[in-house]
Amino acid sequence: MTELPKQYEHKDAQQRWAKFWDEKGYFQSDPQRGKNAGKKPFTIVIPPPNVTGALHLGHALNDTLQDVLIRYHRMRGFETLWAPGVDHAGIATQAVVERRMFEEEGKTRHDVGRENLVARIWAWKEQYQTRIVNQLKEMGCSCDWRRTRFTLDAVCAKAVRHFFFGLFRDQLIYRGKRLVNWDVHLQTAVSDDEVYHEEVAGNFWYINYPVIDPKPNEPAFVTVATTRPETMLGDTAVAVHPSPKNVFDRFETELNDEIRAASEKEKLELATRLEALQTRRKEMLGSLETFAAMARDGRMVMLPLMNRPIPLICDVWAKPELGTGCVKITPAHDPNDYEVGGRQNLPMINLLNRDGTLNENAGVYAGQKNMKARTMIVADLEKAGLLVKTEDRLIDLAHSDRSKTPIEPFLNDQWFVKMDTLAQSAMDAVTREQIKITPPRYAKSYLDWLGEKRDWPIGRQLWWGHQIPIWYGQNISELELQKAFAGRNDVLWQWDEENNQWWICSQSEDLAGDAVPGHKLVREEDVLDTWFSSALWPHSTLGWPDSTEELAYYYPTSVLITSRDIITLWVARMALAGLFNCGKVPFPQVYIHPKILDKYGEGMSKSKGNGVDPVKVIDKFGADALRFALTYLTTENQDVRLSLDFECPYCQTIVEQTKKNRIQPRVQCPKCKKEFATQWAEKEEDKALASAPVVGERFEVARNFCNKLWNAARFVMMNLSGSVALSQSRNDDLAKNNVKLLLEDKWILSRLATVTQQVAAGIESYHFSEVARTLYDFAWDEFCSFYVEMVKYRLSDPALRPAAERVLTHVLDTLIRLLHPIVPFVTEEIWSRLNEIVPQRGLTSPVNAAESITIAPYPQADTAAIDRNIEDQFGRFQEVLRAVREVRSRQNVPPKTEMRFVVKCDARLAELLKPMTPYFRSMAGAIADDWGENVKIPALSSNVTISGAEIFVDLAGLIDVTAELAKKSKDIQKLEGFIKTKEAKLANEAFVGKAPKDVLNKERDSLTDLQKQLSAAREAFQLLEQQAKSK
RNA sequence: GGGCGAUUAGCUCAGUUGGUUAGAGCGUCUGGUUUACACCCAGAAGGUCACAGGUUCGAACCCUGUAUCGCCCACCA
Repeated sequence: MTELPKQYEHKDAQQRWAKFWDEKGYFQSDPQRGKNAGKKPFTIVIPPPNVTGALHLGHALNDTLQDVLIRYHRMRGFETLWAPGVDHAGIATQAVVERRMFEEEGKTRHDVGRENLVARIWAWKEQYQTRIVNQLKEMGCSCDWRRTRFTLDAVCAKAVRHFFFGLFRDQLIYRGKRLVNWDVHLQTAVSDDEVYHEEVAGNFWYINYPVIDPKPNEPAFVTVATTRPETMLGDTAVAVHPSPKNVFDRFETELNDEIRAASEKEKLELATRLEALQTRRKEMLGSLETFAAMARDGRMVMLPLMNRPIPLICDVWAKPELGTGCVKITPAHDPNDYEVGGRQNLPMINLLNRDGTLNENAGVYAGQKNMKARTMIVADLEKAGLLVKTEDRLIDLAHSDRSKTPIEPFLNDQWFVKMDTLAQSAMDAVTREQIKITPPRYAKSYLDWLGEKRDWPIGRQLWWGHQIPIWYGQNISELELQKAFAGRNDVLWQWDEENNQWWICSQSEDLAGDAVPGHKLVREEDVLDTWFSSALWPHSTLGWPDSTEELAYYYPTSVLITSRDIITLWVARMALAGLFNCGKVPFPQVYIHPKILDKYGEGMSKSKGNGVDPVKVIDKFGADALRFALTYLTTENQDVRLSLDFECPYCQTIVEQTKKNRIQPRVQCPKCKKEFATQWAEKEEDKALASAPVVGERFEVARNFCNKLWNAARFVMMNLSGSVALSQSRNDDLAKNNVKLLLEDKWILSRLATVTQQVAAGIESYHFSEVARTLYDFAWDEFCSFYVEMVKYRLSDPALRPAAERVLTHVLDTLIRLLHPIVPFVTEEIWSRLNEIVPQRGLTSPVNAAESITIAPYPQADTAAIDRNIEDQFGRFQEVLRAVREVRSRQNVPPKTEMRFVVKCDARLAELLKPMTPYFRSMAGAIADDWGENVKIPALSSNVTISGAEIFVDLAGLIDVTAELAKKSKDIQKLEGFIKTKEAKLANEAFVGKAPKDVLNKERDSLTDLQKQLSAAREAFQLLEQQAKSK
């Protein structure tokens, strides 16, 4: 065996084992093999990361948890498949590539054309897919890399086509109008996510719309207010609330209620608001009522400048408490007006060209840019005497994140999926518990969102994505279609009444322009929403729609692990798509994990640039440390906050990560003034600099734990090698050898069994933090701090050695298998080295160890070993040990000075502790002189009182009585406090009468015990005082 | 505006159906070259469990309200 370094060297180990695992193909799953072996499958499909950029720690958490489950189940004997892949992320990826192209070459996508742009995005995708896969591999993710899928590859494309075709066949696809966020600069629609709001200085214009043929008692004008006067050209109505009085009444009642309930401080403000409301009511209610009546009467107003009569309508969208109480309705350019238009059957007049200029519907203003038109319109209104007034006002304006230009709401033709039945099926799956969401509170957002059953707009005005498989054909008779597609069931068509054309949907192949002889078919240019293909991920990756072996064996997958922000966009869609395509839910379990936040409490994201590359952490601390830290931090309901900083690669100074420097490709160290590279380094000159690791306390702790584990193993292996006893103890049955287990052996085996149970239960219920904590505490506090320490003494005693060796090896062997799913590399490293020394393992009937821990069996708890009594007994030993150590520390006794002590206790405890005498010597440097009721108390001693025992440490000549008295009186005070509380409790009749028997008895016992401790402590105190005096 | 979550030691967080004296890591302090580990060992100090009520024999935990913070969704002529 090669020499074991004092510190675990992660870099070398990771490289070696990653290669080994890959060559052995342990992570390759085979449905045939699984079936033949009668194994159940355990399957996870990775939430495919976007190819927009590299992974950050948020992904690292997601992937770590998946790998924990995967490795756990693999060891448990499941045929395990973790299917990896990446997502094309339509809008985001195209945006990244377009932006870069513009920055570097000053070109827009219109300059290079569709084909060229798509080629550039593919190149980008290749680059980042490679990087992402490498990141996953560095983390130790045990994916079946042969099955890596991309949402835009041929396999996924086929599934997308079939899904679309199925929806089309079932009449669930339709075409409608929808307002999109239009970026007039880039001439593209952008998603809501890519829109930010910014307050800009603007105006609020009040405009009079003349009433057509007003009756004598009626006003001549309706006044509306707007921040975007140019949209008036597209107005198709003016709305007023149907019953303004009710609205005012309701507001007044509410305000009065609030005032009654409010604090004095708030009352004033609320009263002011009430007054304003009442004033407004007085001034406006009359005219609003009149307008409402006129609206019901079907009256019209004249749209200024356009001279187009438009109706006055009643609609609840008009808020009596806002503006003039009347509102102009521009359905084609305002989301709310669009809805009003829908329910009131108003025409929708689109005013915009795609480049942001006004179109022919804008009359004389056609061809003008928006802002120019605004100025002209305001001037013309003023000229016509219809502009009542202009106010200055801050306007919250939507801007495109990408071009930083204001967004225009733009009415676009759009493909939709009818959600009614689909959404219902996905809701049922959760309410009927075919899908269980953990933690359960997230089921609510899932159900709420689906419950709205809003139709799903699936088209995107992009070039990067699955092009919608629809072709338009005009002037074609149905007979011609039937003839052209005779005998084919993969082509369907539908008549588009509105535009006098056919929609032809093709499932398997792209239709040629002349597929219908004598006619020209034109393909829909838009691509599908990214989520349309992501929705199929659990079954498309398994080969659907083909009836593959994989689909039959692995579907439904076992669990989906993801973050809460895509429960609706992704999880819900997968549920309904899985049900629609396969008739089964895609997964029976969904686990929602916390989010990773940065030091400012903000979620890590690519757009913010605050995402930290896991590789930067791995370089410094190792993959195991990264994984352990993340697992340790994954609790039920708290997001994971990570405070991270750079470490200067030259002088190791910690350089604080700030919002500013964390997105820079290079940063200067404030101490040594040298510049270092960060994860954002891309240019050659930046990459040439030394790269700074990212450091953080949580990772350090985890790294230390890995090292602790390494050293525990190192100790075991150093002692086992060359041992004479080994050959006898390792291969034979423990019982046959008549090897006797001591108290500490039974204790550690009992604890090991309990921990094994807890870990399995924790993993199966997704209590990751608990699992990590349980193992951390067991390994460090129990195995290392106690068992290993105690074994040291036994290893030098040939009689005691065999059992010690046997148990030591067994616990280590079990411990690393328990830990392997979380920290795969260090455990494999230990496993392989242990294999060299102890090829056969097991406490009672040794068997050959697997060649790799990845395929070793996961430990089963030896429940027979669990013994509460033994654990309690051992606990007493620990208490006494702690007491002795405390005295040494308090009395400043040098570590090498031997101490002597006696323990005053009952015979039972004495008998229990006596055999532990050697351990007090080896672990506390103290000799136990006597145990029992009648021990001889040393003349000068330091005393510690614990439950059921008093420890007297002989300190003749050494004792610092003052310190001792101070400590003792503090103890007494504390005990008195506890006793007082407890006495009060037990004097309380209600408690005595109502509390359960066992609680009551426990309280009584505890009081008795405390009282004993107190009197012992008082006695000791007096003794000390005497000693002090006599001295 | 609607929904969800959080508030526990200087910092970051545990605390599993309500039941003795509320825990850990880091940091701080004291003492250590204990032949596995200084990425370590032994010990100590440090908390009115955000606040106010309530339920209960008993509350960090359950209920109501307040304050502060965060997230999601909707909306802002």
